[in-house]
Amino acid sequence: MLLETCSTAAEVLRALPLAIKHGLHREYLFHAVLKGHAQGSPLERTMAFFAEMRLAEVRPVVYNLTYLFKAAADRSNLRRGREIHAQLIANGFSGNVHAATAVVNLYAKCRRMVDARKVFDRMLERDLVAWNAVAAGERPDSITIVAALPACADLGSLKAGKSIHAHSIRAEFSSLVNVATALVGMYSRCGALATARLVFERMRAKNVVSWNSMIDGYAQGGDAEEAMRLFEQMLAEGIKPTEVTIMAAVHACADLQDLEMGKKLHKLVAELGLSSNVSVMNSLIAMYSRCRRVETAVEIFEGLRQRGTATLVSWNAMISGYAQNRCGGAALELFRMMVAQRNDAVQPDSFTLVSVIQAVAELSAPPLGNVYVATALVDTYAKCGGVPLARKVFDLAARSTRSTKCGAAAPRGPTRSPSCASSPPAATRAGARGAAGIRRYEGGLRPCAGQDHYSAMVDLLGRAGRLREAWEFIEAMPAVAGISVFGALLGACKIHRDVGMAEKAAERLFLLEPADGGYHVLLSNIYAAAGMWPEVARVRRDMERKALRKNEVHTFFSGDTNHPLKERIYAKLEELMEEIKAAGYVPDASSVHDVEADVQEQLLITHSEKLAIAFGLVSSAAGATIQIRKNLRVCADCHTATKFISLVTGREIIVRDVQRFHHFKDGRCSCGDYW
DNA sequence: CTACTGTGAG
Repeated sequence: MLLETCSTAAEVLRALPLAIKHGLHREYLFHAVLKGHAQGSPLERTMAFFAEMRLAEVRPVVYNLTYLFKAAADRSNLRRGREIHAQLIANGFSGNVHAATAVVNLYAKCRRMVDARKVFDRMLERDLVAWNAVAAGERPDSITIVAALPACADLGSLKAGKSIHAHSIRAEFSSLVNVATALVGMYSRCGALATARLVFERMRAKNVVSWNSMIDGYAQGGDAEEAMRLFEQMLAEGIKPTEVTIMAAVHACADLQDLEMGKKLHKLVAELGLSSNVSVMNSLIAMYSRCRRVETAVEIFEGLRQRGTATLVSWNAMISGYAQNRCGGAALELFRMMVAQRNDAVQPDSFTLVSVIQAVAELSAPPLGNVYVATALVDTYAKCGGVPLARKVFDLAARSTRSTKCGAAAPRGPTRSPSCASSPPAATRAGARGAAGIRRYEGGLRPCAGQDHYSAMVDLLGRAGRLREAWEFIEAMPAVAGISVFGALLGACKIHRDVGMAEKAAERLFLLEPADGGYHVLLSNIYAAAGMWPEVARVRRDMERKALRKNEVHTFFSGDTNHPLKERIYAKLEELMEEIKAAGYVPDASSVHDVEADVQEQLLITHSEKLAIAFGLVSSAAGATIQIRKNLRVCADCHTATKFISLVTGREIIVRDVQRFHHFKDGRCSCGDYW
C-alpha cells in the first residue's frame, strides 16, 4: 500500500523512513516502484524514474534492467533499448544469462536479428529461455512453438503453420491459451480466417490477446464488418479492450468509413487512458482521414507534434491523409516540413514517398517536375539495385526541373476541397525549401518495400498522359510488376482512351490472374468508349470463362443485357430516366467521349451502377435501402443520376466505390459532391 | 521477486 502511493523518486525518498521502520530495504522500495512503472507506465516515464533512481544513488540490480528491456521491447523502442543495453554493459551485467536473454529478445522484437544473433553468440551460458529468444530451440517447448508460428505467417506459409499445428497437437500443447492464440494469429495472417475462427471458437479459455488476434485478423483481412461484430461481442462479454484491440477496431472503422463509430472509439480511447499512446493516436489520424475528417486528423497530429511525441508513422499518416483527401498542396507542405526539421528519427521512408507521389499526381504537377519526388526516387531505385532506372529518373528530373526548379510543389493557394483549409501551421516552414533539405535524403530511404510506390508512380505518369514513359518505367522496374502496377496503367489508359496501350497492359495484367473482376470491366469500358463492341463482348466472355463474376452479389457491367431480369430492369431504368429528367436531371456526357449524342446517352443509361440500382428497385422490398458495391470509381453522371433517383423514389442508396461510401438520400449525397 | 511466447499504428 505504501508502494502504490509513490511514483516519483522524491516520493519514495519521503516514504523511506516509514518503509525502513517496516523492515523494508531502501533498494527494495525503489526496485518495486520501478517494476510497477515498467509494467504499467509509458516507457518514457519508466526511464525517467530509472534516471531519478540513479541520481538518488540507488545501485541497479540485474532485474531492474531486464524490466526496462521488456518495457522497451514491448513497445519496439529500439533507441531506448540500445540506451539500456549501454547501461547494462556499464554496470557489468553483460555476462548475466537473464540480462543477455532480455537483450536478445529486445533486438529480436525490433527485427534486428543480426544484433540479436551477435549478443546470443557471445553468451557463454545459454538456457532454453535464451534459445527461445532467438526462436531456435532444439527440444521445442510450448513457447518455442508459439514463437515459430508468427514466422510461418511472415513467410505466408500455411503449410508450415499447419505442420506446427499438428506437432502441437501431438505434444499436447494445442489447448494451451498461448498456443491456441498463436494459431489464431497464424491462420488469420495466412488468410485462412475460417480456420482461425474455428480454433478461436474452440478455445475453452480466451484472453485479451486471443480476442485481439481474431479481431485484428478480420480487420487486416478485409472483413471489417465481422471485426466490428466481434469487437462489440468482446465488449458485451465484459472484456476490457487494450490498445491493440482499439487499433484493430479503428482500422476496421476506417475501412467502413464509419465516422460515428470512429468517434465512439475516440471517446473510448480517452476513457481507457490511451490518449497518450502514439500508436493509437496514429490509427485515429488514419481513421479520420479516411472518413474525410482531415481537420480532426490534423488536430490529433498537431497535438502529438506539440507534445513532441509524433513519430515517423504520425507524419506518414498525416501526409497520407492529406493526399487521400486531395489536399496535395498541404501534403507536400508537410513533407517539406518533415525534411526541414532535421530530426533523424523522422525522415521520409518509402511509405512517405507513396503519399508524396500521389500528392504530385493529384496536383497535376509536371511528372518528375517536383525535385523532391525525383530525388527521393533516384535514391530509392539506386538502393534497390535499379541503377539504370535511377539514372533514367535522374535524367527526366534534370530535364523537367530546369524550368520548374523547386517550385513545382510550392503552395498553390487555397486547395480545391474545403477540408484542406487546415494546412500545416506556418511556424516551422522557414528554411524548409531548397537543396539543403533534399540532401537529407541521402541514405534516408530504405529499399522499396512493396509495389505501392511503383503503382503510384505509374498513376502519376499515366494521369499526365505519359503512357509510353509509364510503360518504360514498368519495364525498367527492379521488382516484378504486380497487379496494382498494371492496374494503374490500365486506369490511365481509360482516362486517355488509349486502346493500344490498354491491350498491352491488360495482357500482362491478366497473366497475373487478378481475383477482382474490376480490371476486366475496366478494359471492357475502354473498348465500349471506343465503340469496339465485338471486343467488349470478348472481354465479357473471357470473364465468364474465368468465372470472375462475384457469386455472393449480383454483378453488372456497363451495357449489360445478360441478366435474367433484364426486361424488368430495363423497363424500370427507362421509367426512372423519365422521372428524374422531369425532376431536373440532365445527362452529363463528359465521361463518354467521341460518340454521337444518342449513342452517348445510351452508354450513360446503361452504366452498371444505374443497372444495379434499377435491379435493386425491382427486386427489393418497398422503401428498403439499396446497397451497391462498385469496383471502380463512380462516374459523375451516375452520381448525379443517383441523387435524383434517391429523391424521386424516396429510397436510400448506398454506393461503395473503390474510394469511399456514397450515401444518397433525398437528392443529396454524403460526399457533398466531392470524391 | 525476476528472463523466453501470442495481438500492434502509417
